Amino acid sequence: MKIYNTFTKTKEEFQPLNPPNVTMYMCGPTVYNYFHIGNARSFVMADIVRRYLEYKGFHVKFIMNITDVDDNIINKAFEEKKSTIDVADFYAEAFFEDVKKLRMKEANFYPKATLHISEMIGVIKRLEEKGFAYNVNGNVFYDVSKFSDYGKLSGKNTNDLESGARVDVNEEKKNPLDFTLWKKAKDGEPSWDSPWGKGRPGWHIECSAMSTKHLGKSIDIHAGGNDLIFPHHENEIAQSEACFEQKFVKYWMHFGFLNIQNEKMSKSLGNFFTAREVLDKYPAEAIRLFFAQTNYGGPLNFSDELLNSAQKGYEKILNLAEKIEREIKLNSRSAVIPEFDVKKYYSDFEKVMDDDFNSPQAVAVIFDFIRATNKIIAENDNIDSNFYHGLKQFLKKTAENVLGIIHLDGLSNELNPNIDNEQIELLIKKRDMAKKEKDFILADQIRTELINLGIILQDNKTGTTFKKINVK
RNA sequence: GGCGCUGUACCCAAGUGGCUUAAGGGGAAGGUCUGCAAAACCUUUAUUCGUCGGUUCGAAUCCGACCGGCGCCUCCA
Repeated sequence: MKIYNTFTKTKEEFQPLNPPNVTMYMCGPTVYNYFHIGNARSFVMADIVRRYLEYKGFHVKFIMNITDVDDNIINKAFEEKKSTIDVADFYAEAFFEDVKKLRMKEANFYPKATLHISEMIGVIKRLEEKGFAYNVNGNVFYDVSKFSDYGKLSGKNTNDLESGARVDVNEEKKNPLDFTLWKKAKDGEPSWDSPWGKGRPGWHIECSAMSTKHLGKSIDIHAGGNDLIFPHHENEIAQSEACFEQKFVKYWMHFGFLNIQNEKMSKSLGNFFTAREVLDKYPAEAIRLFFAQTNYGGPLNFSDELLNSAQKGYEKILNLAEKIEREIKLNSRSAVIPEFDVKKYYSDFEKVMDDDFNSPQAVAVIFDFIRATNKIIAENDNIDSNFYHGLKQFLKKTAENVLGIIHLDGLSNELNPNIDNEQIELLIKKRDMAKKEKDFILADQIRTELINLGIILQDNKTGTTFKKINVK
């Protein structure tokens, strides 16, 4: 399988360092706010990458860090007159909730920066000993001029950077590109003891320290949004490779932005929707389908119109899944087992996903599968249940376990608690009677009544079925 | 200024030299089924891939120029 590596700007054959193990690090949130739907795009796409690697049989160790100390958190705590710990805990909790709602598979571990201070100090100390860091009055900086490969990930050279450098006049830095490893504490800020006095870690150092501690000095995949390429990931390379003298990351993966009207969604621009607001309006599966329908690397616009269109697509998958579920419950034995080559769909799915996780084409395979199976179902009466088991397996393994665009468990959902299934069945019986007596006015009344409760009736050859729609 | 991404139907979007005289989703139009619906299925909806040149037996795909849109270089997925 192939994977696009930002470092080489080419698709490369994926060969993990220690197969079948794969180590994967994803830059997680800074917990000073709810994360927005643009962040969610990166998280979900990383989730799909991870799940596909697992589908392929790799043993993936997936880690996502939580930045729980930084300027934004301190500012937020000040604004809300809370402690930084309370702010960080609150939003970390919210992060876990939202990520779960997005149906992301849980990471193997979510390391927190504040629980790895000593590891970070260790890395900084070593950098200082090796001459890559310098201390000015308790602020420790990384000396970019000492790392000759600086800029190799982002394709920047230090001369260009300096000439185009925007502000950040810091008298203490030798060079404007130097970045903070350890930040001297100001009054009232959270701080830890260190060889350079009380202070707190810079942002970049946490990923170097935590990635190394939990995944090793060299890892297979390090992922994050495009905006992290420079300076964040560039700085991580500078730190880790100067410190440990070995290649930090084999494959760098970066995700495109979610835009609003062609502009990057970002917290600083204020043009964002939080993931939880969007999750209140649309099912996670529809959101994931929306993301999966575009290649992960490019930009993607966000709008209600686009989300609605994805939701329609999701309902198409859902309709088939529900049909399958009903048929499996009926457990009918018959001689009718239609010819159908499920294997072809598995191999198509793998073929496109093997090509740098081409999820849009994977989604297309799923929809091809849906059309083909719907056709068979429409053209055959009384199909043996075993046929449906095969279909379910396919959806389970691909659409659910890898893409997460359907959730097969508990499909006869409980979205609307205002009415229970027995009441619905009773009304359906009443309507059937009315239909038999050609009292279509009453029959339609019942149907309308149910629609208002979020219940859609469908008259099929075998009888009337219903489904509950999400009345969000 | 440097580095990078991007321009494909009404909308979203895949495809990066012949398998594609261009996937898939949404929308629209017509049809089948149905008491009517819903769901589902069938048909139609780009001889064309920002523009202009070039390379090639052959290009949306390679090269050049030009015109748009976006991002990073400052915290940001």
